Amino acid sequence: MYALIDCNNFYASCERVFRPDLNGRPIVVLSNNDGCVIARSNEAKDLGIPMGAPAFEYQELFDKQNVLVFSANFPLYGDMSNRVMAILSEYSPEVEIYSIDECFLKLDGFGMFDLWEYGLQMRAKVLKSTGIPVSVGFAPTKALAKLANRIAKKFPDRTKGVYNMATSELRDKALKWLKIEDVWGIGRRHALRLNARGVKSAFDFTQLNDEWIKKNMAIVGLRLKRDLCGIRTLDLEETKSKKNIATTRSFSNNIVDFEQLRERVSSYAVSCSEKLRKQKSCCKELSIFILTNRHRADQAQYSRSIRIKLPFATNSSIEITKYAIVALKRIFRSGYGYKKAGVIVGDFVPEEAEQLSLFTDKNPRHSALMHALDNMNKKYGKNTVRLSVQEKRMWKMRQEKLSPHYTTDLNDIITIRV
DNA sequence: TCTGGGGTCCTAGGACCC
DNA sequence: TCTGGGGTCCTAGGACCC
Repeated sequence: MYALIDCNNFYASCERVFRPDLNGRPIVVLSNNDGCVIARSNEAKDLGIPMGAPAFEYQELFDKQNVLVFSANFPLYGDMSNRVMAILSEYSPEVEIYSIDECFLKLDGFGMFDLWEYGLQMRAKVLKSTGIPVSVGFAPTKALAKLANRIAKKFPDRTKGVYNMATSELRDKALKWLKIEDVWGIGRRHALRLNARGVKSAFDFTQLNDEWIKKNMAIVGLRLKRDLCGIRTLDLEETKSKKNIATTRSFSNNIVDFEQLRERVSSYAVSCSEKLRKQKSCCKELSIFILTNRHRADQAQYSRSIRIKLPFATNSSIEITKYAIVALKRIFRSGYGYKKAGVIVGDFVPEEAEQLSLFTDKNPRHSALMHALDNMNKKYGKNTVRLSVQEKRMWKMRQEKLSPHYTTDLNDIITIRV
């Protein structure tokens, strides 16, 4: 069996942990730049605020309904996630942390356990230790565990937040209940195509013939079908080392100017380099992309990306920025208003396994320099020391409703009046 | 006026090689 | 008039996830 444990309305719940006065009130959390809604409390969902809603379109509703709005506070959510995952990892030796708010447990050899009771224990422990409510679903495969979790979340009164899909009768009943567009792995495009073919439920999907699925949804669709039929196909992913690291941002205004775009891209390259050094890796390739505002049909559109191989593995901000600018020059076209850009590094090798190369101009002194730079920025604050090609004044994200970093910054720890 | 960021995997088509 | 087969690498894009 597998379990899927999922934090309810995770970001909204994190905000609530330190603000119990917000219980029962509608809360939304916004993306970077306070752009769109990325998390909602149940009360906010009941007001009809959809996931991904642009904040400016819903401002009026927020005001009228007294919706509490928060800017995304990722240091807080990341820290709370670590706490939740640490607790859940005690419930099975085989764990896959699937996302910031979800994890799979593999429960082979748990046949003697009353899983529903086991789930209730997890739930209670996480709630008591962190203040975060979770839902738990048990089933024979991962795709079905996702479904079981959905049932637990949808019917909290009947399930107490824990559902065990123990028999094939329960499985078929659940598959018939689940709408095709809500199946894990079926996105908007496939849902449309399937609906047009009369496939309305997950059960209908499991009745399709393999050839059609292979042709229209490739191998991914076939795997999903098997998993939904109860045949173990998707297994726990190994504790995955990342294959890519990205820093990408939308700009609040269009950028026309090459120099301005270069400043931004340089900052993103430096940020990727810092992330690389943090996980003690070097990269051997680098991609960058730039694109115009796709929401503006009246403006000329252009989007392009490029990937380049580096002559040696590196995590030096100086080297990575240098190549990012080389790449940018190759895809930049003047005459467009750019809205977004990003740097992605990949093809990693461990820092200590760096290949020494005779014929490249890798500077061996960079690693000491980067070390010093990281230390200064750690001590005196982010971006205290930076490359001259980066922005003169760091461009600030819009974060008008940011909550304190309750658990990751000593200055933000809550005070309790006695 | 304002519309996120960070990931994964898969496939198609062109260039190029032998 | 008729014009191969098999492979790799790269770019771009599609589709999905949270």
